[in-house]
Amino acid sequence: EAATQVILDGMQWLGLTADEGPFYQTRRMDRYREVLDQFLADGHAYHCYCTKEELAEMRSRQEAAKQKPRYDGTCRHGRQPRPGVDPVVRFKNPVEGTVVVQDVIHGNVVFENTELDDLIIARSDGTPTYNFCVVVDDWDMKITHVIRGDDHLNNTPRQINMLKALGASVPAYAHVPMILGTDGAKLSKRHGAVSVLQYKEEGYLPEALLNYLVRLGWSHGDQEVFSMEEMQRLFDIKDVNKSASAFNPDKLLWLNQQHIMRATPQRLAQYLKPQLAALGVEAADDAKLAAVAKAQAERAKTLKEMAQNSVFFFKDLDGYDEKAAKKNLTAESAPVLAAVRERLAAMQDWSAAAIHGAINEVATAFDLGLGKVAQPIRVAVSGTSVSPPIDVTLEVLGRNSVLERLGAAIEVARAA
RNA sequence: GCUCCCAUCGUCUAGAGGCCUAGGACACAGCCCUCUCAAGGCUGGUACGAGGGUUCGAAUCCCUCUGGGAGCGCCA
Repeated sequence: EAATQVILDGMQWLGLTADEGPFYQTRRMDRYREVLDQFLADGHAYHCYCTKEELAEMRSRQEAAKQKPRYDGTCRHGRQPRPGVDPVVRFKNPVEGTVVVQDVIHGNVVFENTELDDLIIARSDGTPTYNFCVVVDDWDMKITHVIRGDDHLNNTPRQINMLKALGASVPAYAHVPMILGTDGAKLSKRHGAVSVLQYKEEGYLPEALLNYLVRLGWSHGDQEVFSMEEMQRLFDIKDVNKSASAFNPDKLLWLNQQHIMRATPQRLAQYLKPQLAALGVEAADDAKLAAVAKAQAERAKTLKEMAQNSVFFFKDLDGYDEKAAKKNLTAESAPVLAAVRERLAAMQDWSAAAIHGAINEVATAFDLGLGKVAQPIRVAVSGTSVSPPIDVTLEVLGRNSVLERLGAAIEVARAA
């Protein structure tokens, strides 16, 4: 239950919505049983009484002889039921000829039927197996395109044979290349594979993840950044490459930033809010949230990072970064900060432009470069040496907080 | 082992015989811009796995090898 919910939630977050379903194979058992009986009745399948032990022995014999392990067909031509053995059901695969998988990506892939054996389609307890269930599903649901990882290419000829036995039409197949880990090795649970929801938690935008994924094995000229709309309009499964690709977290990060810069502040605010909440910061003011998001957009690779760097906008400072304070909150900067505070306190129009003007005037009055003035202010209001442009930072922070924090910083600077 | 798939910078890719002294992007380095950090701009290095063919000409077509991946379950 929990596992399926993760998949469903992940799809929803990515905006990959379905027209119908989901369908559960566990609820279609009667139908599979029906087709199984049909196969048995018309001779496309048979009961196999070979035991697991016998099969294991056969397998090790074949492996020792450097052969491909496969069922030898002992029960294929009829065998008396054996007491104490619950039979499995095997599909009677054609013994000669070839199966051609007409793949949208790989072209025609030819398999010899002699390479295929009679696969088990129902276990000894009567339950159907995966390769059989999907065939029945594809048939019943009139599937036109089967798009999946190319690790399934080898399963396809068996499925086509079953489809043909059913008299069903064969869908178009597209076997897309796999995504490998950073080191080119297969992605596995303990090696880089994570739930898509983990990217949500880490502050990625769904369109960024999708954009990254869509460019793996596919391209459109030199374009790197695609909006959701562009992806839908431009992507065509026929243009997908055949070769596997390695996952590159750096590029995903870059793309995420690109999409953050392109997103509206309102939408960023919606994602930023829970990220701040995770840091224990309550941000109730949506307008302020959007203003912060706008100011931080081009300096955050993830929403999580943005939240971390934006805490000071919403919460009182609990101290200064030591190095930053030592360098900027000094006896020399104290009068400068005081002058800035005085001017800001007297300002009518609390806007970035007006703030910028005021700071410039102070810099001129003290015959200092802008940096010598801005940096102490930055430390005073943010506690660190990094923030959005100082005028924007002060505007968003609001007059009360700014004056209060400047006051506190002046005390510290004087004492230095 | 057998069968199938794949093969251009470290990575993602462009390239469908001459436009390729191989283009773009991420990352990296340097410079510019600059109130910090970024963003942005400019510059730089690094690739057609190897060997045979075909052709006037091959990254592009063919073959072999090599390398990587997948499948070969009473798993999905």
